[in-house]
Amino acid sequence: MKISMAEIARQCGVSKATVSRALADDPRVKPETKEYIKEVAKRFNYEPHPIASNLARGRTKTIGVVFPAAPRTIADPFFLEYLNGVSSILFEHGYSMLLPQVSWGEGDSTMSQLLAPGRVDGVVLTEPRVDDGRIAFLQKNNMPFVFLGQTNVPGVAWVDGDNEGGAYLAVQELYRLGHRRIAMITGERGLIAAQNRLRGYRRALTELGLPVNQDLIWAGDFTREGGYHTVRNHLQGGAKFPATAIFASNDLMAIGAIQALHEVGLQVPEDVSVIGFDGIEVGRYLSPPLTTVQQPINELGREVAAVLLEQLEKGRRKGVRQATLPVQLVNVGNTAAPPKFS
Amino acid sequence: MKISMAEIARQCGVSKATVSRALADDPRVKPETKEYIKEVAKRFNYEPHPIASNLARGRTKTIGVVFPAAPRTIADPFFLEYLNGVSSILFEHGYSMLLPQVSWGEGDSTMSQLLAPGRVDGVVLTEPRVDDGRIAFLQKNNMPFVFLGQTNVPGVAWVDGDNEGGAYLAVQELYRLGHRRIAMITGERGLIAAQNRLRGYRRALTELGLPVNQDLIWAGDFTREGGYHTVRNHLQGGAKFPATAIFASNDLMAIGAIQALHEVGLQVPEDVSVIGFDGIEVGRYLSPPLTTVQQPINELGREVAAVLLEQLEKGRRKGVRQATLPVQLVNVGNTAAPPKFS
DNA sequence: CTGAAAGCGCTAACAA
DNA sequence: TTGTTAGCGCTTTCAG
Repeated sequence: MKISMAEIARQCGVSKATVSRALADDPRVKPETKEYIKEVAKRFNYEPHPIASNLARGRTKTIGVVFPAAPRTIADPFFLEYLNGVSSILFEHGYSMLLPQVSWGEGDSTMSQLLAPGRVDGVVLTEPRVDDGRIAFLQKNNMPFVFLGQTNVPGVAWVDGDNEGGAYLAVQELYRLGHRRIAMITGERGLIAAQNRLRGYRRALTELGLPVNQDLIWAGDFTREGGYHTVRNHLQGGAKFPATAIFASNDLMAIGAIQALHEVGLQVPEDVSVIGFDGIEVGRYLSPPLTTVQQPINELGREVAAVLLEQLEKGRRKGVRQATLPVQLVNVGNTAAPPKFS
Repeated sequence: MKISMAEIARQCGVSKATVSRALADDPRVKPETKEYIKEVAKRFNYEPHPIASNLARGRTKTIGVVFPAAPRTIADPFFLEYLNGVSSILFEHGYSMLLPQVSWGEGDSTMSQLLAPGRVDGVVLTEPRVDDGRIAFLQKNNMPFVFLGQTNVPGVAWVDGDNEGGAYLAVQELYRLGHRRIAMITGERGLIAAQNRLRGYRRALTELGLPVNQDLIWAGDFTREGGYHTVRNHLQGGAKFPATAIFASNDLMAIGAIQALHEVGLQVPEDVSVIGFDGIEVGRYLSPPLTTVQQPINELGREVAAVLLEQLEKGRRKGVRQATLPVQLVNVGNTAAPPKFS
């Protein structure tokens, strides 16, 4: 096997303890001794065995990253950009990521199975639901965690984009362009983010003096397929499309919606305007680029990781923090005045 | 802390060893005893501490997954779909994934730092280069590994799509449509996959009796930005665009190329045809959908993982396997006859 | 400033 | 079939 600390200790004529301290830069080791030990370690190309080290101090230097549940996948563009942010901060601090196979809904076991005993020091979760059962579970196990997404349970750390404000912005913009029949495709029911975006939509309509028409609130699930099918359903039967604009709760659904519109010969934005939410990179590849409410996705990931590390380092419950990051409307590819105005 | 094996042992009135065996379904434990121990463990909600277990047996049940080097990122769509495949197989077999912060080129240290001492049981790598230094490094450390992508070092396990064949297909198709000036955007120099795709391009041209024109071979780097800039460069100065069709070595570059063409008012496929490579999901979101050489991306990931696990289970060097998976041309959104033919 | 010794929680000979 | 005894490789009191 590899060389061990005991071996280094013998080479240096000191005890394992001293080697351990020297390598950890413990100030209680005489500088020269420390110098010497480090040099020998380098010469032997020695590095402490992390598993053993972690076992001894009861930590792992690993963070579990839970990804969105079906029907979303790990390959969801939003999740990936976010993951990028999370990983960069984690790695800067010497942590690794563990991506467990967790599908919520199969009972706590799935989660405990991978996260419970000494696998990870903390957990990063996404998409809190209303009264999310995972919260109690993690708290019970005394496991530090942070959500990407506002929770409705107090005392929980989370980081989120301004969902309500973003939706509000989007509707305002569509109104400004002259739209009066603005449909909304919602996110998966039960997710707090979906609810907040819906709230923003409602509030904007109300403030603008428009009726909140249930027939224009369409159920989606945050997937492209969901956006596609929802719009297809409302295109059935040859009736006139009931809206001049669509606000989709995320970009993937906006993309699906646009596909569905194209398939029946409706042009975007000439016939129907579409605004998404998130600002995933893929949206910029489209022609025209997707109009969307841009979240600072990468930054959200970095912030989530930072908040978790704060908890780990400043000792539990000390750094429990909540943060809402601003969003903004970008691009103008898929919006225009409604047909009757042009 | 959590309950330990010693505790369970005491509760059952047996030794830790027996508990350990019972939980591992060792046949040398009397059925009733085993039954009883398992029951008690369940009652106490006990699960063995994996770190300790791993330390004791000198393994980790974790696989390191190295992702592509800069300028590609962990959020590269191809990589993520592939990762999805890898993870599904790994998890089925009880392994976790460790995504280390490795950037090749900073010396072996970056890699050894995270993979060397008891961190992982095996490693999955992507994008082998010509004479990839990582191979010798891993072999020296006696670490099982598999590459996503053919290597030019014999005796190394790898799984790959048919790069040369796919490129060949793409060029054939463009020729069939009437194109004679077919440009190619290459992948990052030094990557074997990039070379093989280039070889397929060359072979197709040669067999078709077309000259291999160096001016039509443009250097790319597998990123969208790379594809974009390469095409922009060839659009400088108002001269006529030198090709009627572009074969991009991957989809991301194809997407970038299309953007660049659009920016100067060239239509795809009316003015220029474009074919990509990979078949990432994002390509299907475009309108029209990206024409591409479809690789079985998810399957590649599953296969890579399977090959590695074979090595781990059948004992080293026993299951070293190499596999090339078939690819196929899909979609027809971005190809058409060249302008002069229509 | 340094060393001895006791674990961290589990596994694996080796005995019994 | 079960228990005893050493570790796995490192950290960390507690003495000195």
